[in-house]
Amino acid sequence: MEAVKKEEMKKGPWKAEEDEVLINHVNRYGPRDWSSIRSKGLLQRTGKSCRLRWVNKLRPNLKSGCKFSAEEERTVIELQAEFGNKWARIATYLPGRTDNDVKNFWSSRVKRLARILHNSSDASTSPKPPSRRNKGKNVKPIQCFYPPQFQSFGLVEEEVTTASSSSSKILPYSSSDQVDEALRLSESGIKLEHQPFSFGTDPLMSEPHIANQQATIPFYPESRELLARLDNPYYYDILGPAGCSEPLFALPQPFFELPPAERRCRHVSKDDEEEEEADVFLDDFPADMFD
DNA sequence: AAGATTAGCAACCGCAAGTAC
DNA sequence: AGTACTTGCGGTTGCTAATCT
Repeated sequence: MEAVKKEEMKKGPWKAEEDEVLINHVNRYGPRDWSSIRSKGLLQRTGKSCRLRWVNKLRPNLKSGCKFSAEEERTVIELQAEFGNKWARIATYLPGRTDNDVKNFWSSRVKRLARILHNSSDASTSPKPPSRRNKGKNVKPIQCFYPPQFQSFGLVEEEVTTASSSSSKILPYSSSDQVDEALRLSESGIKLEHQPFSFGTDPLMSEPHIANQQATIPFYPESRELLARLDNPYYYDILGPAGCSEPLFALPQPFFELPPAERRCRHVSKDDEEEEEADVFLDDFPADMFD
């Protein structure tokens, strides 16, 4: 009997007809009573599945298929530092974004960082080509795509500008790139919050863990040595427990509390110097970053 | 052209809190 | 007060498209 019930329960991708049924139900009864959709025989989906589909895909005003803007990225980074992995809460600050969107965005960046750090450890012993995905790829060069706090999460491609030439080329994301990033990070005067690394002694357990985060970032001893060569006083502030500096940016308010015009990131600077830094930071975003 | 790799996304699962009875 | 059910959240998994060798 139970087995029959499970067989009847549909899983997997939603069809347009199912979406239509779900939308009709919501239009009629509102976004609630999800379980009744099945009990009425409208859909062979669980209430949870129906709710998820509505929240993540069918709800009006969703920015589906639209990449995170620079401002959205910055908001996520700032809020993650403040709230931790409270994706639903973070999503309330991002109109049109769901907790799933934010979660996916964050995890993809974490994965990228993990790969970069892993590659850097390999590169410290023997040079390794960049990821296949990016090697030789004709990627539009960008500079400081991510806010300083997030730069450790990794530009895979970076514009290389010399004094004599402004031409750019794509380089593999080498260990020296990370050193540059770490330097930029420290030069910006911004320290990462709530993301201390710790190092185990067991080689198999040598991956440190980012506090307050489920994801495990492989950070090999070689990588640490590499960065230690920076001889930079901020190095351990970047990767270790931060002194929790004042944030350069005030967080936007939850979008349901403020009209759109007021939902901008505002600089909260303790003094002119910090404000200037913040402006410089904003200038790092290329104009065409924003759709 | 085929296979391998990666990132992004959609959906599922387990758990916890809230609610109704 | 206890139980069952519903809802919401966060973590995880699996699929697909894009890209590279």
